[in-house]
Amino acid sequence: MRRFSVYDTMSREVRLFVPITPPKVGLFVCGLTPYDDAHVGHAKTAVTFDVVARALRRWGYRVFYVQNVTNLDDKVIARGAELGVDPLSLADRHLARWRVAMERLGVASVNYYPHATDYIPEILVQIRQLIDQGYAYAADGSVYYEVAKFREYGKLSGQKTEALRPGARVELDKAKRSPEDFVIWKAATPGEPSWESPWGPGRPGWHIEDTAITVRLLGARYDLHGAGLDLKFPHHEAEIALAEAATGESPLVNYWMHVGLLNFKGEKMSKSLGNVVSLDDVIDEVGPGVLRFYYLNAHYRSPLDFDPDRSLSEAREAHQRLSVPRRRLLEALAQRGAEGEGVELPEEVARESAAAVERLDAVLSDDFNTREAIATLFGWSRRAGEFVGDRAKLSGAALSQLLAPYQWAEEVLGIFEPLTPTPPSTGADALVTVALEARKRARERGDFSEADRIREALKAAGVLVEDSAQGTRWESRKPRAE
RNA sequence: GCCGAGGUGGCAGAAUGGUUAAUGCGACAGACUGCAGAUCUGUUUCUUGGGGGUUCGAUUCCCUCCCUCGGCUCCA
Repeated sequence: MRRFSVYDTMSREVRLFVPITPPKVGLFVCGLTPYDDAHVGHAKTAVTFDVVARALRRWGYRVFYVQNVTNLDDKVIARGAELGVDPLSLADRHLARWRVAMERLGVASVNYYPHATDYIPEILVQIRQLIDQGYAYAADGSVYYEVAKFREYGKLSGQKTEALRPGARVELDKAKRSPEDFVIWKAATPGEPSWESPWGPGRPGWHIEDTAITVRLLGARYDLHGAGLDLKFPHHEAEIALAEAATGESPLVNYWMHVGLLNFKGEKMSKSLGNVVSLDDVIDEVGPGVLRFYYLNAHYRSPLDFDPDRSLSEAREAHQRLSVPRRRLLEALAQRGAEGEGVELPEEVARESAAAVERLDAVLSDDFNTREAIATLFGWSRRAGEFVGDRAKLSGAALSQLLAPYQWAEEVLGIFEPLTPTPPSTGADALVTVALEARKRARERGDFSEADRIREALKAAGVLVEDSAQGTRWESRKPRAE
């Protein structure tokens, strides 16, 4: 197991990570409330923790990664009512889309996506414990958590409940003993989904599903909890208050990771401002690799500003610097075979390849500095680039050495799309071949205007032609980059 | 008002108590090419928001002021 450090929000410092039961690591990330389509901000968090999980697994940890789904809450119900559909099936539908987007983005690291409504028994048990231990009270068919009873409330965020300004967004609810109390069991409203309980029919409040789920799946104490920065207060504060009061164990979580939010031109991305950028649209436009690159090109804790006119095109250009040499080398390796004979790399370069991979692991193990990893990859690309031109002469072993840092990036960062195996030849391919043969003859007889005309015509048809010392290659290029 | 994050070159965005403050984008020039593309090489710009302090030395630590963003019970 490689040692690594993480910035822990609770202690406000970068700390060496020590699992409770090595090599196991329990990782919980606050997931989606699927009442609407996902936007690029949601995926930033998902990709961040995907990289965390990938890295830990590479380093020998056995990660159990749980991401919950709040498939029933006020927003889901409100949206369902608006559209005249059952809230739970509305949530299912959006969740299915999210899962597809995650698959496209290469986020396969999550072991389990528990749904809030599948943990009603656990939630009721926890509510019972809280009432028995004097942390919660029932009133008017609902149950509330009494924040004042939990002395350490605020220890994560530094917020003090006395500072809560009355009237801001505090729920006005007469049944509450104090404005900062929050509902953990909400009395049923006719027409809305509800479950029986000792306090009458109702449904879970927001925060308690997470603690019911994590206590059940990860235990009363677990290693790592992640989420977007916006959930730090009050949600995570509430999680701590609920779980630590219910189980009597502390701390609930050893390391808290919070991801900087994605802004839109300096402002928060939100429905009400009308500046949300659809995740699916962006994946369609630039492809998953470029989007992941864009996220990972900054430190996960920094806020990242999304500018529709610049961010993605810049990321695409920069991404090419890595993906193009990688693809060339992979193609050469496929032709030559891993055992193929040929020119070997100078010993110094072979050593540099291994050193680059080691450096990649090293920078990532310092609070997941993906930006530094990408800088390292650029450095390697420049070095490897010296040999890319001669790739046809290199041995399989040499090509593999040149590829090693890129493979690391594929494994841990996931910023490359898999190299599509040569697709079966189609009629269109045959036509391109014919056109290129004509172009080749034109070039041979020095008729460059004809050659350029063919190249332009192909380009207009979405076929990109490039000449090189190794001959002419082409690829079909839709608006999306690779 | 309270809590938190941050202010680094034309832009994006790292890092460090101490040689020339990464990397990428952009721009310019060169190599290669019939041209283009891709690739390589070189050049280009910041003394790190203002002020004060600690130190032999700070962009990095401390204080203060200004500004931006987020949170303050919807939010990844």
